[in-house]
Amino acid sequence: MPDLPELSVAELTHVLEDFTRMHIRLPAERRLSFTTLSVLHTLAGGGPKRLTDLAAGEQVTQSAITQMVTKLEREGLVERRPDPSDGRAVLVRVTAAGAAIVEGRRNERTARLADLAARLAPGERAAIAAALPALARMVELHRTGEGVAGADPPSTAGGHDDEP
Amino acid sequence: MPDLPELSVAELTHVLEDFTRMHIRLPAERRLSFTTLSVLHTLAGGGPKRLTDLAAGEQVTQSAITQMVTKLEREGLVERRPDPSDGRAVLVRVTAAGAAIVEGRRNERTARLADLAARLAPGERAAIAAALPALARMVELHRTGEGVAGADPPSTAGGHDDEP
DNA sequence: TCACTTAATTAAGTTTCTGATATGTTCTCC
DNA sequence: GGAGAACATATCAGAAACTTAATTAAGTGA
Repeated sequence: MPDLPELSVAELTHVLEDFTRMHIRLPAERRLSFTTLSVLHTLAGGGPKRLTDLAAGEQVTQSAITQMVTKLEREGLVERRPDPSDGRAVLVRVTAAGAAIVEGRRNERTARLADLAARLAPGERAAIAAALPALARMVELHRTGEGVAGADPPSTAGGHDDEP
Repeated sequence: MPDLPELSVAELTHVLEDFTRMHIRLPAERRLSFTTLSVLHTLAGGGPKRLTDLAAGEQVTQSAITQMVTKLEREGLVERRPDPSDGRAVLVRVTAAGAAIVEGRRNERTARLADLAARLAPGERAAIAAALPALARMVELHRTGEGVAGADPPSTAGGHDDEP
């Protein structure tokens, strides 16, 4: 069999960091904060969630989530409803308007990537296509192997998230 | 010739979004804001830059960059020095301490990805390795084809960035 | 030389966080 | 079945990181 090239994880890290930066600075039509968009994304993709779960996922305090959901509710992007199985909890779900925002942003990203992909050689596109399942599996492994090293506490008081 | 699989840009978008979210919520040892880390990253990778250039790259106002650089300078992570070719401008460069932070975070990411990659099948790793050059070229195309649709104005007063 | 532009700073105000605390709900264990 | 621990959310004060607007200083050009 042919000697397959070994994967350079350092290069992979670099490339993914670059994509992260590309994705992050996507212009926002509405003035929604980073964490707000992340929460909408989470809700749109994974169904209703409690405030506590959202806080854990975003690595932000529960207080911040409460305040953010309150604001999003005023804007009609999410709904609060009692959790039938737990009287203490509240389930937050995205509204149609909220889902539309997430979808809109995804469409922008897809359009941008499609534009770039169109300028690649057919063989390059095929190579990326062939790698997609493996990349998706890495994400999946990450999700399932969560919380091993302990969830990290919220960062940067004043309300910002970290990146590159 | 064999019918190569067509690239699904939608799937690619999805996978990259997931990696973005993985990367972003990496725990920060030091309490540095999102934009701060992004600026350090930019400086560490591309050499000294003027405040204006940093502001354009981060899609944040010049004022915000001035304030951030002032803070970073107090902490010894960057240095300000006059631009020899333009008396109005200031060149910001990262210090060794600042570069160490960027490198440390990259190492954490690499370690995390290496852990995930180790759990893939050899064929999966090879598929990703084969796609890396094409992915890197997409990033390159993005960088060179910048500013086509006009740079977007800063968003989210109160100071937050946008993501998913 | 005088207006215009560009680069950086400063000041005031806004938004989104953290931290601490309060309130109501569920679980546990005697 | 009741007390107390644990949990889920809400509220409030203060801090951090932004924005806008105004200021200073340096290049550009007719």
